[in-house]
Formats: sequence, structure tokens, C-alpha cells
Amino acid sequence: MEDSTLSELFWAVARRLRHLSRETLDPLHIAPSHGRALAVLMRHGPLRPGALADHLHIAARSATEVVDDLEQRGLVARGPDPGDRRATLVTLTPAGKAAGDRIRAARHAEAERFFGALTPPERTELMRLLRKLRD
Amino acid sequence: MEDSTLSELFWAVARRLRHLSRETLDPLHIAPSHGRALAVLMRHGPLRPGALADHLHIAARSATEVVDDLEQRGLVARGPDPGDRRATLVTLTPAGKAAGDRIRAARHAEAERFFGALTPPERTELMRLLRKLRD
DNA sequence: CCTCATGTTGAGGTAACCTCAGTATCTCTC
DNA sequence: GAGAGATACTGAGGTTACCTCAACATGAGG
Repeated sequence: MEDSTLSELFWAVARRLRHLSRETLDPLHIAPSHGRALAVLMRHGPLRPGALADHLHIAARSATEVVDDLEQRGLVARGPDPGDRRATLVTLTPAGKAAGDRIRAARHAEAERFFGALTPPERTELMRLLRKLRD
Repeated sequence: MEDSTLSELFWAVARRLRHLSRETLDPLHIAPSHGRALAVLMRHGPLRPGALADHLHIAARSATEVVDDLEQRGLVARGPDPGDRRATLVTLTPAGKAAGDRIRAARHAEAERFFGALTPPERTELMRLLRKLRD
């Protein structure tokens, strides 16, 4: 029970965090996968679909699909990659940047609310422990 | 930054844990959703599909599907529920029990390996922090 | 015994992934 | 400077794990 409970606890927390994230994104009419892609584009600027896929840990073909959706919603635009005519560059449109900003703010508030259950030293400790598990 | 990093760290760890879990289940030829259902049945004994759905946090209709799959694999059997002829009882077959045991053992080893990166006091502290976040 | 609630399931749908193969382009070697 | 092979993207089609809605059988209360 003790060991499985650690995993189970972890997943229970993950579930809560995921639900909170859904509640955060829903009113912005952004699907989770789109939110993730927008966040990556906010951070890295224009990217080729393949590079976007790497950041999202998904197959290149799947990134094409995400970009299709975002393009259709007017949040990103595909442009030529100067220097490699096989590639395209995915760029945020003004609407995409605005959405990205809203997402970032909402995520910030969401994290504050969720991890607010912990004191600052506890957060620091949690980060330390999670880093150990990640590496 | 600090807060978003905490979420990101959390998901990075979750990703690692999920991959590990896949590696654990793959050689047993058990899909993750089936593994979860078997675990619930191991713990609670025969259940109606609806109750199984509650434990798995999925819709009743989806539990029917999981049970269909497990039944086809010979891991569970549907029987009548004495006392309510609308309902059916999902029971583990001997093969299902055996699979459940293998899964339990593999999960145990997996958790040991994963959380072995932490010292016992660190594990205790992690549990405490996760519990705070869950509630 | 009639109505309303409940348990399961058929039909059909969705999100978010995947692989495989094809076309365009790049790059390296001879 | 002409292939040969690698690389970038995407069309076609598939999978997993969910979902809702409606039908049908049965149960429970008035």
C-alpha cells in the first residue's frame, strides 16, 4: 500500500491539476493540446512544425495537425522558411499572441491557486524532490 | 516563473512515470486502461459495470467497453447480479487474477525503482506534500 | 399496475495521438 | 554538376480511450 500509494497520490494530484487546467482553458475556448502548442510558440518564437513537435514530444505528423487547427482558428500562420524551402515557419498571429498572453496569465493564476496550498518553503522542497524524480 | 516551473516539473515527472508504467505493462500485453480496471477488480472483488466506472472515474458506457475487452481476453466474466436482474457482475477469471497479480508485482517493482531516487524521509515528505495538494 | 428511476448497452462521435508513403528540397560525394 | 541519400512536410488511414443519446429491461413507490 505504501509504495502504490505514492504513485496513486501522485496521479490523484495530477488529476486535480489536469481538471483545474481544463477549467482554466475552457472559458478561453482553447483545447489543451492547442494551449500547449501556443505556449511553446510564445516561448520560442516562430518554429518549424518539426521543431514544434519535438518541444511537444509528439510526432511531426501530429504537429501538422495541431498547426492546421490553430491556423484555421487564425491563431498562427504558416510562412516560408528562408533558407530551406522544404520547411515552413509557424508564426503566431496577433490574435495568437493575445490568446497566448491570456493563457499565460490564466495559468499563472491557476498555479498560484493550486500550489498556494503549500507554504513557500514547502514549494521549494517539492521542486527539489520533483527535480530528483525527473532526472 | 517559479510557479509555472512547478507545474512543468510536475508534468515532466508525470510523463516519466507514465512512460515507466507503459514499459511495465507492455510486456504483460495489458493496455493501461485494462490494467487500471483489473487493479480495481483486484481490490474490490466483483463489481457492476457502473460501480467499476465510478472507481475509474469514467462514464458507465465506457466501463462496458473495458469489460467487453477484458471479457474477450478471458480476464473477466459477466455474471448475473443476484438481487437485481438489471445488473451484471463483473468477476475476475483465474487468468484475470493471475494477470492482476503480475501487474501488482510489476507495479510494485516499478514504484520502487522510480521513487528509489528519494531517501525514505524524502518519500514521506513527498507524500505529505502531495496529500496537501490533493485535498 | 402504472409511473418513474436505474442498469446496461447499441449506435455513433470526438480528441489527440500514431505509422506509412509520397513529394519537394537539401546536401554530400564523386 | 549529377545522382544518391537524407530531411521536411503532409495526405491517407488507423488506434485508444473516452463521450452522449436513446432503447430496453427491470426495480420501487404510490
